Amino acid sequence: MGGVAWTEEEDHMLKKCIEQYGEGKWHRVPLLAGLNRCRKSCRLRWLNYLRPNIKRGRFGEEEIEMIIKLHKLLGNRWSLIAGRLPGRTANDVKNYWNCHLSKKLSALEAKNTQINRKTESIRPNEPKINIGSSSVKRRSLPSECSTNQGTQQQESAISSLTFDPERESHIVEPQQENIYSCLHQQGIIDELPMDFKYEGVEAMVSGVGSSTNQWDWDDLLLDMDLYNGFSS
DNA sequence: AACTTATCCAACCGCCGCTAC
DNA sequence: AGTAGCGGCGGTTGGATAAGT
Repeated sequence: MGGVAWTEEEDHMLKKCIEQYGEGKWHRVPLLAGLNRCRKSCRLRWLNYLRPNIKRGRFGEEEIEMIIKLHKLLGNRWSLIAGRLPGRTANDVKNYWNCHLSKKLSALEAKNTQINRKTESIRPNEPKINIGSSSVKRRSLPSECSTNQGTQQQESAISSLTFDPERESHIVEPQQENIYSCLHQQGIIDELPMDFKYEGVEAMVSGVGSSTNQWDWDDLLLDMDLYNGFSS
Protein backbone atom coordinates (compact mmCIF):
# COMPACT_ATOMS: atom_id res chain seq x y z
CA MET A 1 0.00 0.00 0.00
CA GLY A 2 0.97 3.64 -0.27
CA GLY A 3 1.73 3.92 3.44
CA VAL A 4 1.39 2.22 6.78
CA ALA A 5 -1.79 0.17 6.85
CA TRP A 6 -4.34 0.82 9.56
CA THR A 7 -4.78 -1.90 12.14
CA GLU A 8 -8.14 -3.05 13.45
CA GLU A 9 -7.30 -1.49 16.78
CA GLU A 10 -6.60 1.88 15.17
CA ASP A 11 -9.85 1.67 13.24
CA HIS A 12 -11.71 0.95 16.45
CA MET A 13 -10.06 3.87 18.25
CA LEU A 14 -10.85 6.26 15.43
CA LYS A 15 -14.42 5.09 15.11
CA LYS A 16 -14.97 5.44 18.82
CA CYS A 17 -13.52 8.93 18.77
CA ILE A 18 -15.71 10.09 15.88
CA GLU A 19 -18.79 8.57 17.51
CA GLN A 20 -17.98 10.39 20.72
CA TYR A 21 -16.88 13.78 19.40
CA GLY A 22 -18.35 13.84 15.92
CA GLU A 23 -16.77 14.64 12.57
CA GLY A 24 -14.71 17.76 12.03
CA LYS A 25 -11.88 19.20 14.10
CA TRP A 26 -9.59 16.68 12.52
CA HIS A 27 -6.51 18.28 14.02
CA ARG A 28 -7.75 17.17 17.45
CA VAL A 29 -8.71 13.65 16.42
CA PRO A 30 -5.24 12.03 16.69
CA LEU A 31 -4.91 13.37 20.22
CA LEU A 32 -8.46 12.55 21.28
CA ALA A 33 -8.31 9.08 19.79
CA GLY A 34 -4.81 8.42 21.03
CA LEU A 35 -3.61 7.63 17.53
CA ASN A 36 -0.14 8.11 16.15
CA ARG A 37 -1.55 9.35 12.86
CA CYS A 38 -1.78 12.76 11.29
CA ARG A 39 -5.10 14.59 10.94
CA LYS A 40 -5.24 13.87 7.23
CA SER A 41 -4.76 10.16 7.68
CA CYS A 42 -7.54 10.05 10.25
CA ARG A 43 -9.89 12.02 8.05
CA LEU A 44 -9.15 9.90 5.01
CA ARG A 45 -9.52 6.64 6.89
CA TRP A 46 -12.88 7.75 8.22
CA LEU A 47 -14.20 9.10 4.94
CA ASN A 48 -13.01 6.27 2.74
CA TYR A 49 -13.34 3.28 4.98
CA LEU A 50 -14.92 3.62 8.39
CA ARG A 51 -17.86 5.93 7.68
CA PRO A 52 -21.21 4.15 7.84
CA ASN A 53 -23.10 3.27 4.64
CA ILE A 54 -20.02 2.97 2.49
CA LYS A 55 -20.77 0.75 -0.47
CA ARG A 56 -18.15 -1.85 -1.29
CA GLY A 57 -17.65 -4.05 -4.29
CA ARG A 58 -17.81 -3.47 -7.99
CA PHE A 59 -19.51 -0.53 -9.65
CA GLY A 60 -22.84 -1.26 -11.25
CA GLU A 61 -23.72 -0.39 -14.84
CA GLU A 62 -25.77 2.59 -13.75
CA GLU A 63 -23.00 3.86 -11.55
CA ILE A 64 -20.46 3.59 -14.35
CA GLU A 65 -22.77 5.40 -16.72
CA MET A 66 -23.26 8.12 -14.16
CA ILE A 67 -19.53 8.50 -13.60
CA ILE A 68 -18.90 8.90 -17.31
CA LYS A 69 -21.62 11.50 -17.69
CA LEU A 70 -20.61 13.46 -14.64
CA HIS A 71 -16.95 13.34 -15.57
CA LYS A 72 -17.77 14.84 -18.92
CA LEU A 73 -19.72 17.49 -17.13
CA LEU A 74 -17.48 18.24 -14.20
CA GLY A 75 -14.04 16.92 -15.04
CA ASN A 76 -11.94 15.43 -12.28
CA ARG A 77 -14.20 16.67 -9.52
CA TRP A 78 -14.22 13.34 -7.79
CA SER A 79 -15.89 14.50 -4.61
CA LEU A 80 -18.72 16.02 -6.62
CA ILE A 81 -19.12 12.91 -8.71
CA ALA A 82 -19.03 10.70 -5.63
CA GLY A 83 -21.69 12.89 -4.09
CA ARG A 84 -24.02 11.68 -6.80
CA LEU A 85 -23.27 8.06 -6.05
CA PRO A 86 -24.60 7.14 -2.62
CA GLY A 87 -22.18 5.04 -0.64
CA ARG A 88 -19.26 5.67 -2.95
CA THR A 89 -16.27 7.75 -1.96
CA ALA A 90 -14.30 10.17 -4.07
CA ASN A 91 -11.32 7.88 -3.76
CA ASP A 92 -13.32 4.92 -5.05
CA VAL A 93 -14.54 6.88 -8.04
CA LYS A 94 -11.11 8.25 -8.78
CA ASN A 95 -9.50 4.81 -8.55
CA TYR A 96 -12.12 3.28 -10.76
CA TRP A 97 -11.74 6.03 -13.31
CA ASN A 98 -7.96 5.78 -13.38
CA CYS A 99 -7.99 2.00 -13.61
CA HIS A 100 -10.77 1.47 -16.11
CA LEU A 101 -12.64 4.32 -17.62
CA SER A 102 -9.87 6.72 -18.55
CA LYS A 103 -8.20 4.08 -20.72
CA LYS A 104 -11.41 2.88 -22.29
CA LEU A 105 -12.65 6.35 -23.01
CA SER A 106 -9.39 7.64 -24.40
CA ALA A 107 -9.36 4.69 -26.78
CA LEU A 108 -12.91 5.50 -27.78
CA GLU A 109 -12.13 9.17 -28.22
CA ALA A 110 -9.20 8.34 -30.44
CA LYS A 111 -11.64 6.53 -32.67
CA ASN A 112 -14.05 9.41 -32.74
CA THR A 113 -11.66 12.30 -33.23
CA GLN A 114 -13.39 13.26 -36.44
CA ILE A 115 -16.47 14.06 -34.42
CA ASN A 116 -14.79 16.67 -32.36
CA ARG A 117 -17.46 17.74 -29.96
CA LYS A 118 -15.29 18.07 -26.97
CA THR A 119 -17.08 19.69 -24.09
CA GLU A 120 -15.12 21.66 -21.56
CA SER A 121 -15.59 20.84 -17.95
CA ILE A 122 -16.66 23.26 -15.30
CA ARG A 123 -13.61 23.88 -13.19
CA PRO A 124 -12.70 26.57 -10.70
CA ASN A 125 -10.01 28.35 -12.66
CA GLU A 126 -11.49 28.15 -16.09
CA PRO A 127 -12.59 31.50 -17.40
CA LYS A 128 -15.86 30.35 -18.85
CA ILE A 129 -18.40 27.59 -18.68
CA ASN A 130 -19.85 25.84 -21.68
CA ILE A 131 -23.48 24.93 -21.85
CA GLY A 132 -24.23 23.26 -25.11
CA SER A 133 -23.13 25.57 -27.90
CA SER A 134 -23.38 28.62 -25.66
CA SER A 135 -20.30 29.89 -23.96
CA VAL A 136 -20.94 31.75 -20.76
CA LYS A 137 -18.21 33.79 -19.15
CA ARG A 138 -17.47 32.74 -15.64
CA ARG A 139 -17.90 35.56 -13.19
CA SER A 140 -17.10 35.93 -9.57
CA LEU A 141 -19.98 36.70 -7.32
CA PRO A 142 -20.34 39.99 -5.52
CA SER A 143 -19.54 39.73 -1.85
CA GLU A 144 -23.02 40.65 -0.72
CA CYS A 145 -24.39 37.54 -2.38
CA SER A 146 -22.85 35.20 0.10
CA THR A 147 -21.17 34.91 3.41
CA ASN A 148 -17.98 34.07 1.56
CA GLN A 149 -16.23 35.69 -1.35
CA GLY A 150 -14.98 35.01 -4.88
CA THR A 151 -15.56 32.15 -7.25
CA GLN A 152 -15.00 29.72 -4.44
CA GLN A 153 -18.62 30.18 -3.46
CA GLN A 154 -19.80 28.75 -6.73
CA GLU A 155 -17.63 25.74 -6.14
CA SER A 156 -18.49 25.32 -2.53
CA ALA A 157 -22.13 25.72 -3.35
CA ILE A 158 -21.87 22.79 -5.69
CA SER A 159 -19.50 20.75 -3.58
CA SER A 160 -21.57 21.20 -0.47
CA LEU A 161 -24.52 19.45 -2.05
CA THR A 162 -25.66 16.84 0.39
CA PHE A 163 -27.29 13.67 -0.78
CA ASP A 164 -30.59 12.93 0.82
CA PRO A 165 -31.02 9.16 0.76
CA GLU A 166 -34.74 9.42 1.43
CA ARG A 167 -35.37 11.70 -1.52
CA GLU A 168 -32.66 10.09 -3.66
CA SER A 169 -31.58 13.59 -4.58
CA HIS A 170 -29.57 16.49 -3.23
CA ILE A 171 -30.42 19.16 -0.76
CA VAL A 172 -29.56 22.73 -1.63
CA GLU A 173 -28.33 24.69 1.34
CA PRO A 174 -29.63 28.23 1.95
CA GLN A 175 -26.23 29.54 0.90
CA GLN A 176 -26.79 27.96 -2.51
CA GLU A 177 -30.00 29.82 -2.96
CA ASN A 178 -27.93 32.97 -2.78
CA ILE A 179 -25.69 31.67 -5.50
CA TYR A 180 -28.57 31.36 -7.92
CA SER A 181 -29.96 34.70 -6.92
CA CYS A 182 -26.61 36.19 -7.77
CA LEU A 183 -26.43 34.34 -11.07
CA HIS A 184 -29.80 35.78 -11.87
CA GLN A 185 -28.85 39.29 -10.78
CA GLN A 186 -25.80 39.20 -13.01
CA GLY A 187 -27.78 37.98 -15.94
CA ILE A 188 -26.05 34.64 -16.13
CA ILE A 189 -29.31 32.77 -15.87
CA ASP A 190 -30.64 34.93 -18.66
CA GLU A 191 -27.70 34.04 -20.84
CA LEU A 192 -28.56 30.38 -20.69
CA PRO A 193 -30.42 28.88 -23.63
CA MET A 194 -34.14 29.23 -23.15
CA ASP A 195 -34.98 25.63 -22.51
CA PHE A 196 -32.04 25.26 -20.21
CA LYS A 197 -33.53 27.68 -17.76
CA TYR A 198 -34.54 25.16 -15.25
CA GLU A 199 -37.77 26.08 -13.62
CA GLY A 200 -36.34 25.21 -10.25
CA VAL A 201 -33.71 27.89 -10.67
CA GLU A 202 -36.32 30.41 -11.72
CA ALA A 203 -38.52 29.41 -8.82
CA MET A 204 -35.62 29.74 -6.46
CA VAL A 205 -34.65 33.13 -7.80
CA SER A 206 -38.17 34.43 -7.64
CA GLY A 207 -38.71 32.87 -4.24
CA VAL A 208 -41.51 30.63 -5.40
CA GLY A 209 -41.23 27.16 -3.99
CA SER A 210 -38.06 27.85 -2.08
CA SER A 211 -39.61 27.34 1.29
CA THR A 212 -38.19 23.87 1.70
CA ASN A 213 -34.57 24.68 0.84
CA GLN A 214 -34.71 21.61 -1.34
CA TRP A 215 -34.10 21.82 -5.00
CA ASP A 216 -33.79 19.13 -7.57
CA TRP A 217 -30.21 19.47 -8.59
CA ASP A 218 -30.41 16.06 -10.21
CA ASP A 219 -32.78 17.33 -12.84
CA LEU A 220 -30.61 20.34 -13.56
CA LEU A 221 -27.67 18.04 -14.19
CA LEU A 222 -29.84 15.93 -16.41
CA ASP A 223 -30.79 19.01 -18.40
CA MET A 224 -27.15 19.88 -18.76
CA ASP A 225 -26.51 16.35 -19.94
CA LEU A 226 -29.15 16.74 -22.57
CA TYR A 227 -27.61 20.00 -23.70
CA ASN A 228 -24.25 18.38 -24.05
CA GLY A 229 -25.71 15.53 -25.98
CA PHE A 230 -24.77 12.93 -23.42
CA SER A 231 -28.11 11.27 -23.29
CA SER A 232 -28.30 10.43 -26.94
C1' DA B 1 4.81 -24.21 -10.41
C1' DA B 2 7.11 -20.02 -11.48
C1' DC B 3 7.14 -15.85 -13.42
C1' DT B 4 5.16 -11.62 -15.51
C1' DT B 5 1.63 -8.35 -16.18
C1' DA B 6 -2.57 -6.04 -15.03
C1' DT B 7 -5.74 -4.45 -11.75
C1' DC B 8 -7.31 -2.91 -7.31
C1' DC B 9 -7.34 0.30 -3.73
C1' DA B 10 -5.52 2.21 0.71
C1' DA B 11 -2.58 5.67 1.95
C1' DC B 12 0.32 9.64 1.36
C1' DC B 13 1.57 14.17 -0.56
C1' DG B 14 1.23 18.80 -2.06
C1' DC B 15 -1.60 22.36 -3.03
C1' DC B 16 -5.56 25.55 -2.45
C1' DG B 17 -8.90 28.58 -0.24
C1' DC B 18 -10.81 30.06 4.04
C1' DT B 19 -10.54 31.77 8.67
C1' DA B 20 -8.66 33.73 12.71
C1' DC B 21 -5.23 36.28 14.70
C1' DA C 1 -1.59 43.10 5.02
C1' DG C 2 0.71 39.09 6.34
C1' DT C 3 0.72 34.57 8.14
C1' DA C 4 -0.23 30.23 10.44
C1' DG C 5 -3.49 26.63 10.96
C1' DC C 6 -7.09 24.12 9.20
C1' DG C 7 -10.21 21.30 6.17
C1' DG C 8 -10.64 19.60 1.82
C1' DC C 9 -9.39 18.06 -2.77
C1' DG C 10 -7.03 15.79 -6.64
C1' DG C 11 -2.79 13.42 -8.08
C1' DT C 12 0.29 9.87 -7.21
C1' DT C 13 2.46 5.87 -5.11
C1' DG C 14 3.16 1.21 -4.14
C1' DG C 15 1.81 -3.24 -1.90
C1' DA C 16 -1.58 -6.98 -2.48
C1' DT C 17 -3.94 -9.81 -5.40
C1' DA C 18 -5.75 -11.80 -9.69
C1' DA C 19 -5.11 -13.22 -14.30
C1' DG C 20 -2.33 -14.64 -17.99
C1' DT C 21 1.67 -17.10 -20.05
